[in-house]
Amino acid sequence: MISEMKVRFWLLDIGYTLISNNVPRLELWGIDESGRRVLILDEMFRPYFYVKLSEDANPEDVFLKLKNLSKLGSPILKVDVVKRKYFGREITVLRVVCRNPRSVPEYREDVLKIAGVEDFLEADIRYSMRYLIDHQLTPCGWHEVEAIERENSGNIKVDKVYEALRPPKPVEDTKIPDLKVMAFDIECYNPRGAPNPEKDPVIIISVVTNTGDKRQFLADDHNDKDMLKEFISYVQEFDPDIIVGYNSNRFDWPYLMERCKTLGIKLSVGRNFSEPHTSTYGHISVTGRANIDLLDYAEELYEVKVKTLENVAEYLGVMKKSERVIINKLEISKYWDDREKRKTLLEYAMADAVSTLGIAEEILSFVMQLSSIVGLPPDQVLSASVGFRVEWHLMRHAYLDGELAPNRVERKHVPYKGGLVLKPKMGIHENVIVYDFSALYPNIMINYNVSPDTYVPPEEVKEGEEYFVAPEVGHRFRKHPPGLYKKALKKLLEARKAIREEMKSLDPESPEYRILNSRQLAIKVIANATYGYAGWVGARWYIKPVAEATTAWGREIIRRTIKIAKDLGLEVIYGDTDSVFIKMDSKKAELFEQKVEQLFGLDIKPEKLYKRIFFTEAKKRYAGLLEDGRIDVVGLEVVRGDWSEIAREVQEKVLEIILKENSPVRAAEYVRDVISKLERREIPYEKLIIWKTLGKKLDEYKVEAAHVVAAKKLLETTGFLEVGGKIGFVVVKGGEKLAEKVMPYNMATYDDIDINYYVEKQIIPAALRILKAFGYDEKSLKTKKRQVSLFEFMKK
DNA sequence: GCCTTGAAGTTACCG
DNA sequence: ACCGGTAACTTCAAGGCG
Repeated sequence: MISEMKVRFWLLDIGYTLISNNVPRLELWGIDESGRRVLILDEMFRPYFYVKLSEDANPEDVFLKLKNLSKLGSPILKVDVVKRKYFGREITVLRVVCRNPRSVPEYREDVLKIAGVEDFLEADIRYSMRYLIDHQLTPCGWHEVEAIERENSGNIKVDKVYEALRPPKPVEDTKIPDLKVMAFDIECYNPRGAPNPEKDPVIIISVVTNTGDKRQFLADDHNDKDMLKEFISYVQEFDPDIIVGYNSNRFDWPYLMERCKTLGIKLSVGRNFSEPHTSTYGHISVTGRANIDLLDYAEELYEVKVKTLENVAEYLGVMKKSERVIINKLEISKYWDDREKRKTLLEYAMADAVSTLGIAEEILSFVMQLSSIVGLPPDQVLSASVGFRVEWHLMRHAYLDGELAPNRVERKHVPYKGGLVLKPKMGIHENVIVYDFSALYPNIMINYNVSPDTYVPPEEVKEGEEYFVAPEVGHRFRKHPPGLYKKALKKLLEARKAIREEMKSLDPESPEYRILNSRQLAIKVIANATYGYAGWVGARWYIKPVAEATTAWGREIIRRTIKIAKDLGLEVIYGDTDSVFIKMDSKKAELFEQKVEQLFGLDIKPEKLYKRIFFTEAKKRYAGLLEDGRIDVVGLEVVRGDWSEIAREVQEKVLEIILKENSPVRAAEYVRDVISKLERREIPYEKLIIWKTLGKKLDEYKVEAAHVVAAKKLLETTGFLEVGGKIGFVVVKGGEKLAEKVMPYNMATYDDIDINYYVEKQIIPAALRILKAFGYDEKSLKTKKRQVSLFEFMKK
């Protein structure tokens, strides 16, 4: 008996297949309210794109010619003349509906040859994304669909299969179903450095699940065929909703895929028993599951400088480095071949999988919220760059408005002015309050309706229309109606405000609170990135004046804010883009806040109070002591990943002594002490490593930079480069230029180290950055012993 | 030919 | 493959000097 029913489901993954006759069928993979895994099929939706006509074209003529393009097999099903908006203006376009999603790229080219056709639009939006947007479905959100149950032929790994009778509709609900998460990590035999899947077996696959399962699949010495099969069976048996790995999109999955191909094994881990495949934004897609690479998340953790799994796990409080085994990647083969050492290797491999699951448990909530706001499935949202995330978010708003998305075009990069930065008043200041505008750029875009579809170029200015006119640059924006950016941002900021309000009544330990907190953070990320998107030449909705006007208003606002403070007799010590640092004066503070808020209609908040704060003569570099005793360090070497740890540590300690004890003398003594310790080689070797990102291919560099030389040596001897493109090197004796004195850190010993370099180019500059303001110079920081020896050296 | 100087290349930070 | 503003270091080549 076939009966119609309503199914509520939470959307995890989406895909499509072509069934008979090139008809596409959407596959929505989800979880229903009872926790059943479900697949919903929808055969009703057809791909389409738009045709934009030239000014003088007759829609009917084009319409007829278009119909003639239709090819057998993958025909054009329908052409409609419809009204849409393009950059805020009404236009008439043709909507071309096809049968096969894959024929869209072909038809869009054919269409260009017709007279009267100016361009195609929205012809590069993937079919499944089109479906989500048009029906307002959100990944990681709940929906309801009227459907009939279909028989599961057994080759699909779900509890129920349904066929949709009508498109699903979104349902408001914030809860997250219980998801099965599997973390995995592979180790490969690598006797020659980088392993090669055509030769080198996978020796260990470690798996940890959020249901408490922990196991390892091991090769039989160098034969991995059986263990790979066992792993595949295990995945199907455990049947995870989410698979997480670390660097798995670029290493584990591609290696497994290649390896299985070599061995003639089908890596059928999908819910339809398909194999993983490379998909958009370089992620690996596993049908019916969300495969997430946690390294993509780690890339955005700027506090973690070297993004190894161990470092990220430690930073997130998942696993301390001191409490786990760490072995050198290059020695994996040795550990494997040695019966005793193999135990250690297994422990190491398991620690990796355990940390991977731990990281996932910390961040998945955020990933799911980001996914639902942006509208990209959870397996894509992290691998998509910030620009694309913002763009997908805007696409949803545009669709609701009938606004067509412009094509992606190549443009020349033309720079424009950004935020205003004040020169700081050098030295120590007491009781400094930092005010900043919350969400300055988003609010500017809202208040002045700054948007691609409200921008009016000078030649299009009309009498009687009302405009906001940007200071300095003079760009105009229509006051009405609200533009795309304004609508999108307003919704984000209002939602965030409401969420933060709701959070106040919840227990911070509760799951509800954590979900809401992730959501408000995800909203903040997208709102803050929208200005950056507006100034990105690669953006669909790029219009330079939009970005340029936003920063111009920003500069004007901050300038006038400074003036208000000064007029009230407040001392302004520093400011950067949306902040002002003011010498505290509680009598005038309230008046200041009132005046600013009244004048601009923006919130200005006292964000921080520094008991003591130190500024160098340079912008964007300072350190301040907060009331609770913590020290904020901004921009200085302490927070830079490309200085040795010893230099950073010395500077941090110097700042602490200066800010807490107010004693430059003691700080200088401390510096001399560290220098003499280093001369006695009492500083751990690890603290001498300097890490730098390898930003491009080795042969693209125009100068022989130190880390490039180190990278070349690394490549020659080991055959691979470290995770995240970071090269760790030390400076050794011999040679004139720095580039002649570098060695990958694991290819040198303490005896090779050029102590002098670390004293003069690392420790002293870092310390002097602070101590110079107190009258110290290079000589006064060196140990007595060194001054003499250096003097004698000069005499020779 | 040697030394000084400044431009260019490079990275990583701030908001 | 989000923006501009900024600091700081190293390399490299031009320019000055003799």
